[in-house]
Amino acid sequence: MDGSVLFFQFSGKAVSSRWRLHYSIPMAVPSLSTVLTNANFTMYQNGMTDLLTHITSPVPEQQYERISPFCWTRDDVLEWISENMEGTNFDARSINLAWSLDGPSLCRMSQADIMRLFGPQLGHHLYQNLLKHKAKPEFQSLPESDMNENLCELLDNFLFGLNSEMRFPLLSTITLGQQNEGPSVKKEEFCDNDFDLRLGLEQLTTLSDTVYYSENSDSELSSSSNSCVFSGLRTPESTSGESDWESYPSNKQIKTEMKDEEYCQRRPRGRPPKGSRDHNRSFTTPKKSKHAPRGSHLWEFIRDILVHPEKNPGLLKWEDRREGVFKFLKSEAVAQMWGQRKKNSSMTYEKLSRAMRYYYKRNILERVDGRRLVYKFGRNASGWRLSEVSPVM
DNA sequence: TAGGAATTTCCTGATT
DNA sequence: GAATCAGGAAATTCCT
Repeated sequence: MDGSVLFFQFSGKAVSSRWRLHYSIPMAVPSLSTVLTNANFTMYQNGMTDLLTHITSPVPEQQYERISPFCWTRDDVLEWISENMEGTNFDARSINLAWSLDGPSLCRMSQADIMRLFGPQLGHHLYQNLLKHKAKPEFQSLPESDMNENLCELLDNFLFGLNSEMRFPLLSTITLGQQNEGPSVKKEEFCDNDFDLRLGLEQLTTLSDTVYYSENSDSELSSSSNSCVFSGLRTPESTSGESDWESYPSNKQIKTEMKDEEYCQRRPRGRPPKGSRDHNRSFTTPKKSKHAPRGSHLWEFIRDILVHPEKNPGLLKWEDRREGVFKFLKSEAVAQMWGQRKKNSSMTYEKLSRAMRYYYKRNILERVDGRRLVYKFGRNASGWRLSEVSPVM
């Protein structure tokens, strides 16, 4: 599971939990079962849903489409960019610039910012598309009064049910936004390499310090059960018309601002980069991904880009579809995307290609001699053949 | 808890 | 000379 931050967004308020579950409560309050069903569906986005999607939906809806742009992760943003790049001459290398952009940051960007980053044509298109997403009725906020203790408690119970079978902490394990106190999170759960979680918690910390919603009409929310305390989430609407992209704390800043003991004590997977073999240093570097979730190996990542041309913005192409021969068109961009997937910003094509070469031994890939950037799926690779790929409706 | 799997990182040398 | 390829070695986390 891709642990990140859970933002249930309620009229600009957020509840956070350590695992990733982004969902906006629909406007007309909803039956809780609907909320939880959808939340559950979303939560399994990297696991069972992949499987279910393949089985039940020939044209899987993009994950980000079910989520308010304010809650998009970096993956969602990249996915959205990819979807909107079709038919444009957008240079995929720009992903290098945009890879760390998450939903809240994106939403804070002005049209000019977006056009500066993506160029006038694509930038305009993206901005317009973003407005559409933001305007979706299902992403409009609930009246605050609709979000009460009971719902919070029900959510907690729901999480408790999940927790009995899976190791997901309850909202109860995280206490955020206590007045006059910083967020209190069980350390062993907090230090779990969940960078996005830290980001979310840090945001909540900062916000609970600055925009704490305990006064006046919000008191009911913020003082509700100890299970979850709502702290304010600045929405783009609440900011000035100017983009505060610059002022928004960067990931790096957030990392730097974290206290050492709040940071993860684990090393990142893989050999530490040279110059960071000193434990103190390497341990305070908030990397990153752990073991890849099942079904998300590198070769599968590559395969999925190839078999879903609509998701392939000119990064890879088939050289010989029947033989499984393919070529990297934008090798570094693919590496960046893989790094994005693994939450490893230092991924390069050189490293990626080393991992690819390991597949030769396992017959997942075969060598294609004399051709640069060209690989071929081997007999142990599955899911790439036309006969294995379900037709897209 | 040990061992294996799957990378990740670094390195050197060869090739294009 | 830069980019890429090839593969050994070491290191790490996660899974069984």
